[in-house]
Amino acid sequence: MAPTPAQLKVLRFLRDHIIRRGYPPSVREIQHAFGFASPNAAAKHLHALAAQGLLELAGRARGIRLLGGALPAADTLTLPLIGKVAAGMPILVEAHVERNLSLDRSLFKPEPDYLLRVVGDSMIDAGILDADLIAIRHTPEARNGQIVVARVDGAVTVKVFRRDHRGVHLMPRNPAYSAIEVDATSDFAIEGLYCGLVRGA
Amino acid sequence: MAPTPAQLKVLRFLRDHIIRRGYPPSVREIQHAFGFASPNAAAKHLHALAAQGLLELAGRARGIRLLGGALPAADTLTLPLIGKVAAGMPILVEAHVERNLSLDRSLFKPEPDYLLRVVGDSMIDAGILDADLIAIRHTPEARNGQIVVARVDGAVTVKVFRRDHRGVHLMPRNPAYSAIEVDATSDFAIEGLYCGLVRGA
DNA sequence: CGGATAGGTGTACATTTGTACACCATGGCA
DNA sequence: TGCCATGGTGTACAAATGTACACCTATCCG
Repeated sequence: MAPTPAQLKVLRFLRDHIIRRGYPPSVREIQHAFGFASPNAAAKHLHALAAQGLLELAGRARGIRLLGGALPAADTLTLPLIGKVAAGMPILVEAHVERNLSLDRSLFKPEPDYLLRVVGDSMIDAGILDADLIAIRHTPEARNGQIVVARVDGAVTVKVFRRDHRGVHLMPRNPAYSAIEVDATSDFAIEGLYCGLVRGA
Repeated sequence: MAPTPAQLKVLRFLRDHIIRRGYPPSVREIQHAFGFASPNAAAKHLHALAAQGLLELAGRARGIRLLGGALPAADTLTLPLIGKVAAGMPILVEAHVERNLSLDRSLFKPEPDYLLRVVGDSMIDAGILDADLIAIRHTPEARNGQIVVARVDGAVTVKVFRRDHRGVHLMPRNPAYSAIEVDATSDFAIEGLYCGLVRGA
């Protein structure tokens, strides 16, 4: 399913606009650039291009992101490295960002949203050591056996997730530690899913 | 008139957002990323940065354009991932390259030259598991206690390097394995130095 | 002391913006 | 002939968005 000539013209306009202005055009700006009488004409072209995987639409103002045969180095992720997380605050906040690291997009699956520095050796049998950086996908859902970042009573921890009829258990992978049992009185939330790790020597 | 630390943090956030999402953030997205209670706090930072010539504001939705020392590509290495190494051949040849991966330059120290896929679990107590990718600096020198990639009689192996008055010992980090003793009759060479590892989940 | 500057709160408002819905025209194709 | 994708018109609306105004706090400095 290749882009039609009309769609290609829109794609070139997008690339041009982003290079020259620094931000994507709005739907109506595309409309006027091409002389359309309706914003819908431009919107349809955008959605057609999105359906072909040539760009992503965020649904927000100017939420256009070119992919693949497009603008910048497309195959690297830029992930924020989260440092100390203040109790009660969501993890994904600029205030926590220590630095940003570039990593190949194809490295982790699913695609992670941030990196977290591991503290402690409770996951040592999973090959996750103290001071390792783990790549985390921000999501509140997990299946049994997956490694998750969870928040229990304000503290952030990395454990194997397990849920059964008695409740949620956060299992370490180190015989020296015991499981965290989450009961109804605990403030509990899954922060994200483990996608892989990076370790500098 | 140099940007203040707070303004620098905003600038880094902008650059990062543009790289990762493909379009600039809105004023309110900046506000929420930093935990401000008012969109005005973010807007003021933007206008302060604009007054310093570090960016341009178009007055439209996400109308932020970085100037000068802003957008450029992150500092990334492109490392070849070495697949199966044929006996007798040097590691660093084109024929062995499976693919190339981009990784942040600041991640590993010293700077590695290639990636190697680990086979086996002889280094499990060092947190190096089967199928991990390890970053290797190509060098023939090593000090005691360092993790090295070595070639013994044609076979490539990852072990802890130790040299004493009796000769060279290649120590596993797994009690189930025993050390490789290198004597004068062996064909032995240090291929490189372990710099870190990457693991996809 | 007094004043300027950086950084921030709180509220309000006119535009901008993405999208939804209904409808029309053309051309390829089975 | 009927069908469907492409490309387009016209209208409407809730949400997102930049900005203006008033006011607060702390720090630095002459």
